[in-house]
Amino acid sequence: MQTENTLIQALTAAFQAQFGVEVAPAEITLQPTKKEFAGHYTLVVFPFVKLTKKSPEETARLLGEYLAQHMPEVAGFNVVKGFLNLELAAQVWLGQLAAILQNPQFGQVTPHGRRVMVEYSSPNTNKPLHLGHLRNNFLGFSVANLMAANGYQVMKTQVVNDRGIHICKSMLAYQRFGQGETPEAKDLKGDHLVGDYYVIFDKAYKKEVEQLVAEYQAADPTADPEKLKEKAAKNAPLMQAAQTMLRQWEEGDPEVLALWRTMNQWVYSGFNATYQAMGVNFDKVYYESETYLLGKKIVDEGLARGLFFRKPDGSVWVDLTSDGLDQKLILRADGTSVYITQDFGLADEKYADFPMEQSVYVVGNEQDYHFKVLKLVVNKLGRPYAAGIYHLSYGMVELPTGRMKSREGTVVDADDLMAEMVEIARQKTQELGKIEELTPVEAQQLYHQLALGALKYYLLRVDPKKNMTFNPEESIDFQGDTGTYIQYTHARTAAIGRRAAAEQVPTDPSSFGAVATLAPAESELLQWLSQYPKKIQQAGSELAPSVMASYAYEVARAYGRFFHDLSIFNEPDPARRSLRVALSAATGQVLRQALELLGIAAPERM
RNA sequence: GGCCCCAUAGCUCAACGGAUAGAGCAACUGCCUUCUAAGCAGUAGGUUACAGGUUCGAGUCCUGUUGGGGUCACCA
Repeated sequence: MQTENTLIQALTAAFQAQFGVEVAPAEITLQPTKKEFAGHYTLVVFPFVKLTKKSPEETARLLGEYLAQHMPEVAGFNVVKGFLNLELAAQVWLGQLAAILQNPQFGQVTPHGRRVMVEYSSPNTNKPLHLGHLRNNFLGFSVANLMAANGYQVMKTQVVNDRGIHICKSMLAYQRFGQGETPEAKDLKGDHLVGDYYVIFDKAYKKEVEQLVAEYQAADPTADPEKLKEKAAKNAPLMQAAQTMLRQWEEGDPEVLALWRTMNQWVYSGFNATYQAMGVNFDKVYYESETYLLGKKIVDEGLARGLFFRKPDGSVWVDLTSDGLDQKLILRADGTSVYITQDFGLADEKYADFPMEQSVYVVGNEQDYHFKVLKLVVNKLGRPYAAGIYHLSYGMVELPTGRMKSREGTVVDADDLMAEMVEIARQKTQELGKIEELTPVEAQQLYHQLALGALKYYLLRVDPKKNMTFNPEESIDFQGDTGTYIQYTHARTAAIGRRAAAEQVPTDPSSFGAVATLAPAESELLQWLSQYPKKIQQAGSELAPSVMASYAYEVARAYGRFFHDLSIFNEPDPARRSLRVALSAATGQVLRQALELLGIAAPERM
């Protein structure tokens, strides 16, 4: 990137010298030259021909000539139509290589103290995590890493949705049918146990509703079936009982609270195991049971300031029609707060805990509207954090048959999926038989790293905005454009490093400084490596792990060609041998860090 | 119905407004007595949903149409 800036500076001088025109550095962007053309960096001159008053070819030629004459870094240039392709001297690339190796933090932005909070995961405590949560967690964790690499002080949080009618449903089913079961006794993860009772509730409840509908229908055969169903859904004894339980919970009924604590504890220990397997973590956890009342103060504030209004039934609303949205309920007629009200309160709470410039919410795109409202309202309330709110909205993970539905049992469970992937990684690794020297514990760790690497990359390489399809029939690949491939490439660089250390090949810059020309595979690899700082910045500003994923893949490909085309230890020239070992080391360094930003482990051998 | 998102090779996905739209998978073909073949190289596969427009230049921006998804709950 340093080189790029130097070139841009030189280009402004070239515009001045050749055409007498001022062009600001910000207006000049260089792009890597496409493979099919000679050169390393390309300037598109079309935007400047109005200023230079020459043809695109002439403009490019004059700029190229100036650079070639005045810049020792520029070894040559060629012009194709309006494209000026610049070729850099070998010394520039060798300098880049030295810079990478001498700086273990290469590419990272020095800390500047600005703060960002990243909220992700945010599960309900009534069922285990599924594939959608995996996408969420991997995204959130990676975004947090990317922000840290961009110099931010990062606070990772999750908001646990631990109260509400859904929890009461599980509790009720357990109370009725549980017979004192525990996760330990049943040898089942707590979150799965509680989830099972949620399903049991749902089944029993459905049966009740059907029965009621039949009764209603018998009593009044002419009634609208839809209306009857609605009525039955409300009146079913199980639903009534769940509502009652929710009220008891809010009133602090000791028995209900005790059951609630016990079952939530089961869920948390289950979640913790899942988070550990996923390799994600949090700096602070917010529990909705502790924050859900906070929003009420804000309701009062909004009413006092005339931003909200009260309807005759006592409910409180905010009118957003002038912003192109609807009227939105803020407080129920019975005085209880709704989802968004809790989020107002929580937003204040978060800012009080950690005054941040940016606040990223990693939440599915079905809540786009919710976050639009949230941001709008806190902005109207004049909150300092309002402008920094960013909803990182991601699409659903769908099955070939459509959306996952817990009611239909088509949910892909996170624990199951990870376990399956580990098993496939184990089989595959043992078939290849390259890791005999690993202990059983190390081998098991490797299978896990490979499984999670494949899974994470699979979910992160896609643009978050888009819905994606997951086909359980076809297992996630370990070949081609995959996390495995990048891990494999890293392991290869590590193997080179081990042998180089054994043979005591020097790799300090002076050992390869005498190399005068670079092979294409060498300079192409170096060019990719030198892009790393720019990619970190891009991925950070776009909050896009996919940028880092495809970058890592490109580096791995460039190394694959390099590794295949050129021999390292059979190279007779010691300087060139050192260069290639150094290139391997630099590649390993960049890949390891890029993978780390994605939350993917980089094994030393596989 | 209003609003939001999406549509690119058989499949899964890429492509700061820039050159002949790229990868992987699947199919076919080569390459392991030499550093990790989970690799490398090649063949084949495209009217970028459709119609207009803006621009020196459009998969990308604008308008419309079609198709898919989401959302518009006193659920969270």
